[in-house]
Amino acid sequence: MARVTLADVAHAAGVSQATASRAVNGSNRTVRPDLRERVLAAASALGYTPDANAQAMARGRTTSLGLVVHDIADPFFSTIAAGVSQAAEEAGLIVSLTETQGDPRREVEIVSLLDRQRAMAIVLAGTRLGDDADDAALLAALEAYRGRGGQVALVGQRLGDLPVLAVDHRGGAAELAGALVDLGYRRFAIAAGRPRHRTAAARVAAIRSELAARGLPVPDDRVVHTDLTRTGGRAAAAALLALAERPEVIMAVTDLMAVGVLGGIRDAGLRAPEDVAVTGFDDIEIASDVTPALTTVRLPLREIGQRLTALALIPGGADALEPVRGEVVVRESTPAR
Amino acid sequence: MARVTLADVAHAAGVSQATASRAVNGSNRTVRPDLRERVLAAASALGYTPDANAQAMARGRTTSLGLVVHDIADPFFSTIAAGVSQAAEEAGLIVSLTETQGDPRREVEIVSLLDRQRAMAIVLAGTRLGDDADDAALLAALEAYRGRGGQVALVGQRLGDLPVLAVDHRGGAAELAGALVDLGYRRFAIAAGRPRHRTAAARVAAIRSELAARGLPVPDDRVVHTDLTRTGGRAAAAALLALAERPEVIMAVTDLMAVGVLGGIRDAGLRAPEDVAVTGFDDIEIASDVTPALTTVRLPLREIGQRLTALALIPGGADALEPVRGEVVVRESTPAR
DNA sequence: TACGCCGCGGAACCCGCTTTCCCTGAACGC
DNA sequence: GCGTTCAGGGAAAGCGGGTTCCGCGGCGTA
Repeated sequence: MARVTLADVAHAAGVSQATASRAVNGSNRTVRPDLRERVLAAASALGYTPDANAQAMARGRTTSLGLVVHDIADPFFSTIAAGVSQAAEEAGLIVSLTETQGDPRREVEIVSLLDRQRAMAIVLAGTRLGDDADDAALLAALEAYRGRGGQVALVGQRLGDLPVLAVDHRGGAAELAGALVDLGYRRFAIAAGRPRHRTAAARVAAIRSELAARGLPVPDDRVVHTDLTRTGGRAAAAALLALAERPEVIMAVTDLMAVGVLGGIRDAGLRAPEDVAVTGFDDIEIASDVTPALTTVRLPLREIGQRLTALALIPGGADALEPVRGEVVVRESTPAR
Repeated sequence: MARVTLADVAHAAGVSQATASRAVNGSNRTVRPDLRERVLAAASALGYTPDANAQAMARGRTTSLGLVVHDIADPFFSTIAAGVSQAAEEAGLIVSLTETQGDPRREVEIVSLLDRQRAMAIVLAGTRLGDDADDAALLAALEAYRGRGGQVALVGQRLGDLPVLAVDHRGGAAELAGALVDLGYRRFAIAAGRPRHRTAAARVAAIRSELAARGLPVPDDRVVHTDLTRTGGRAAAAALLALAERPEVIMAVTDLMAVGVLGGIRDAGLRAPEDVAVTGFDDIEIASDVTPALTTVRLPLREIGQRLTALALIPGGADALEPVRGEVVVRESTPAR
């Protein structure tokens, strides 16, 4: 229980605390080798471990990075988190994991929590789904944090002029829609997320405009808004398959929803892709595990996490950052027809 | 950039710092209502946020909990992490996420890193896979941490007399094997993990002893040791399907491996479960997404995370803790034969 | 009226460490 | 041989808050 402090070490080594401090963590000042040895020996003999909090306070900066995700159990976020974790470790940072569970107010609370912790940077993975007021509150909290010297990076949509890692959802979505048209699909339906969800909305919009441009507009009754979950996908499929004219393909805005759609198709006694084709988005690992393997848009999630971390660690904040592009991956769930 | 401190607030409110401190965070001492109001008003006017590091130092305790997992991208761990995160949030703690990537030495480093941070508790999710020396080193680091007042909890196998949340891998594995026998399976093969992996080894041992007890011993050439990954499962399936006598069922020690086994079966031009049945373990979400849905042993992963956190937060460390039991879930991957 | 107690502000010290600033002694240059 | 750097040790001042302890005024009780 006896916490051994630097003063103890210094005393044991017969030097001043200043010298002990300089010996334990190399400062820009040098310490005579024999003294340094004595100090290090004393430190390890006493089992000294520096107190990171005290160091943080004395130095005026911490080594922790706050990561904010919706839900760490969601493979989409856990893969990004893996990238963040890896990059943070390489930078010698420890990451503080927090979950919003999709609650915009919680998001603001978390930011101020991390602010209190004096985290050196905050990485927001996962798009906001609040209204404008929520956005304003979040922006205010983040700006306050930045004002105190904190770094911020977020992914997807921009918020204020905060450093953002752009992801070209639109391009990927349009390309995917185009690929399906090329494969011979004509009657489309969309398992969309909640309209409030920015990312989902962007994907839906891109799909619809691409298809419209190709002369295949998707009527509103073929776009069902449900949660971005398996359950949501299942429900969406049920609704879409109950339409008078069965869609040839159901495009889900995320892979997780697509997995749900697959379930919904089975529920309806139909087969994928023979009766209905399916597509997802993100290319999380599950996408290639299910049968049929999902045609989707691959997003380099782990890399996004890494780049996000790097972005947060750039002092001034880089703006001219190349956006992340998705890559269409055609698998069994959308055979040519 | 101007950090506003408690002293600033006190000055603005025209009171002493002691009073400001007492007003901002209710101490056991009372502050006259009008003064408290003045202080709070000044605090919010100035945008004061307490410095968690300074508080931690002054109070001598932090509010952070260290979580150690192998790989946060692995759904097994990310689900446990979700449980930990939830429980930690309820306890007002923030979680520091760290990954070992399966490196026993890294594990020790992480423990001392979290020790430095003066995390109030460390939760080790995921079994060790080092040798005895590694275990000893880890134990030493954890004991040192405990000596300094830190709390520890780990899951699975015990280490020293550290508080451990026991998981009855053996019972679940044996029950699963028994269920398969009851379903009519006789020729078993096992996609085992690396022998060094304690949990995997325990499951394999339990399966083998249960089957032996039922007069169906599994010969060594029907037990293939590969990595606990999809790829490992795929490789194991390839090896097992190349045997002269094709197994009726391949039991993988984790769901992830089972998914790989499914892929391996397809690679071999066979069908599951018609040609070869498959089982997994853990019941991560993917287990019910794949086709055929996997027969497996359900482990309440999220709950494990929660209980682990609770265990770490019990001051003395509770030992008489009910072990977590798995529940056999029979799905399409193992039809009766 | 006098004494004691209680409620409550405030000065000061402490948490553990970094860092400035001062000071000493040795090496160096002319 | 003497002045001058300069390396490097040490005292002490913070970093931002918590908390002890002292002291003061108001109240209740003989």
